[in-house]
Amino acid sequence: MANIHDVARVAGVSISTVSYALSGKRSISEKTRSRIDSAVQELGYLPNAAGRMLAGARTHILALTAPLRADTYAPAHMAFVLAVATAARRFDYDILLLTEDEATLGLQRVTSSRLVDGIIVLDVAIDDERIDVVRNLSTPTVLVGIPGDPTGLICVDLDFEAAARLCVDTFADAGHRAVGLLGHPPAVYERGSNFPHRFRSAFMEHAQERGLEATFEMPRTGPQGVEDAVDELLNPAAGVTAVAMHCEESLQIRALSRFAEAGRSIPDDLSVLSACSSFDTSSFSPPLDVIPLVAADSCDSAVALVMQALDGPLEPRIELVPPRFTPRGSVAPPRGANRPAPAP
Amino acid sequence: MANIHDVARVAGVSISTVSYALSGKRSISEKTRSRIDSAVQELGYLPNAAGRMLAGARTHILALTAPLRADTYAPAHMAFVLAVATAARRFDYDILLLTEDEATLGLQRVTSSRLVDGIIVLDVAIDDERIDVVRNLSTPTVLVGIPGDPTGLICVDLDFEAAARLCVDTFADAGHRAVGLLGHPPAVYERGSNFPHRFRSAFMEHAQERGLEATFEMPRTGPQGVEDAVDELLNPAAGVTAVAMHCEESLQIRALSRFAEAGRSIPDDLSVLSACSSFDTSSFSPPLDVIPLVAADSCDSAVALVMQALDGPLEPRIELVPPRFTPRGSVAPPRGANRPAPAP
DNA sequence: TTGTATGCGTTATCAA
DNA sequence: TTGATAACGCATACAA
Repeated sequence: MANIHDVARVAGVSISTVSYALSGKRSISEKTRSRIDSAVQELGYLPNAAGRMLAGARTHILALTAPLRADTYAPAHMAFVLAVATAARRFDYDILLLTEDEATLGLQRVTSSRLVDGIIVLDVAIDDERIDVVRNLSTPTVLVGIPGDPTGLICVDLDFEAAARLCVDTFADAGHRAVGLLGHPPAVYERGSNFPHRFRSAFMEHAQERGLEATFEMPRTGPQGVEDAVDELLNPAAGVTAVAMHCEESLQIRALSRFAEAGRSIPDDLSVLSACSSFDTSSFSPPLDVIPLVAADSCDSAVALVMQALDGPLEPRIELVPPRFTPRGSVAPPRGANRPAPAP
Repeated sequence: MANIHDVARVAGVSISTVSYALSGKRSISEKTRSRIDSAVQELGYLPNAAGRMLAGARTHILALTAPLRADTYAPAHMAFVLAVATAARRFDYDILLLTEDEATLGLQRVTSSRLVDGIIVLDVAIDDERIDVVRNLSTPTVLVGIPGDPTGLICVDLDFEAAARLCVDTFADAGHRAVGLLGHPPAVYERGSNFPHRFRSAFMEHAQERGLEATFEMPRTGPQGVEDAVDELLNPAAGVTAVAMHCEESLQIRALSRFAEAGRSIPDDLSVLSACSSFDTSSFSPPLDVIPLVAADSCDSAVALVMQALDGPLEPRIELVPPRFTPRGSVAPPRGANRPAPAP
């Protein structure tokens, strides 16, 4: 494996010239640069990682702590891990994976051994054991998700409140007067992340602000959980004509089946919106309007913030990623509505 | 951050003594060792990763290339990633994650920059672009999964053939004469890994060896795919009394519903076995007998093999992990059978 | 049993 | 614009 001395020899220059030519940190004559470039090509030279780490201030490695909890939805989780890795590569950074059982110890280990330059914390729980650790670390850290107490931390997350309001507004603007929210199973609200709460509260509050009747149901775990929850939502007494689903893929699919069984065709008898979904709702039947949870949006920001923090101290902050909206025709005015309700 | 000089100074010894005391590569007097230990404690010393990489022959990092393809089942994928990371930590190794778009270039990059000591290749496809790369690499590599041409490679995988035979034997020994296999969707057999083929072939062949009628069905993708496949399997003409399911979780769950809808209670009217499943079938209704796909089994072996390969050249080989079996009462003799059929 | 000295490959400082 | 050289922190061959 060629090293910088080999390149210098072949190019007929000194190693420092090679180093500077490659880093671009000082100007090099065109002639010298091209000689170095050909030598690099010829030898297939890549800087030795250890040497670079030791001499430079950077390891070019980011730690990614991504615990896989029992109630973690694996596909979404994977999407975030991948999005972080992809974003990091754009800055010439690699990702070192820390697992659940290494959550706190692993963070201390890779930081005090100076293995990593920064940390991305995924799947942040309300009361997360990793929070106290990273708060006391001098290593730049960005959380994807918001803990119960974000004091002193840099956090990035989808703006779930805005997403919820967007749901409500979409329904209200289409003329619906009574809307439903199919949420996650109860266990998800009892522990873990706080985004389910943020979404639900904002949904209910904004529904009130828009003068809508709103019903919230959680699917129980088990065979009939979703079906029962859907039946409650569709209870004729409530008169719900639009439902937002903020739960994982398999539950949304089951809910769609139940809507069909209940004789509600979409969007004529029922408007349906898939909220903060990390999966593809275009292949559902029918394809659903969706406010997608785009992993890349949050992760790009998170990595960019870590990179900023590497260059100098960064103020604690919470960066909320604005929601997007992809219409696919699963939301329509309710039956009998002549026109959309005016915005307030 | 304390370095080895600090520890040496506090302990009143030379840095080489500290280094040897920590690595255990030469004997140290009890007195000196304890002085060093307290100094390490007091200073919270951890060896600088870059220094260790540069001076030693080892980086203590393994590359993990784990592409997430469209037809990848994310939960299983995650389980393998985690299992590799956990196994690596036992050898004081960390995992560097290489993503799909970095598949080949990333491998070249991390090896020629000497960032990693070895490579674990996950989710190996029959015709995998990474194969040619790792074959030409001097970096120790172990594949989890078996490519079309495993020449010159070190591979680890569950013994899917043995698992299939175990299914057949379980059914045959219980007295069943006609058995079914619910496989993956067609797309899975058309591209990607070869384990679905290995399982199916062995299942069909061994059924013949045991004198059983065997029916194979693939669920089409789409709303009624699984249901149709199940209906085919349960076609009265075939007289199938036992079904093995070798497909992902959601499909197995839907199949269970369909069995119920068809009026087949488990195990009285139908014996069911979940084969090579990476998920928990104990919470299914009913809980299913399972031949689990234990990620840790394969990944522990894979990591151990890489570690061996680090110490010296290792012969190419295919290491097959024997299947396990967890009975839960979902397999029983067929209705009307007086006793299990004798083994041949 | 312990200490000294060298080298690992790079970056960065200083000098030219 | 370029070159010589001193760190960086550790492991290890060699000396004692």
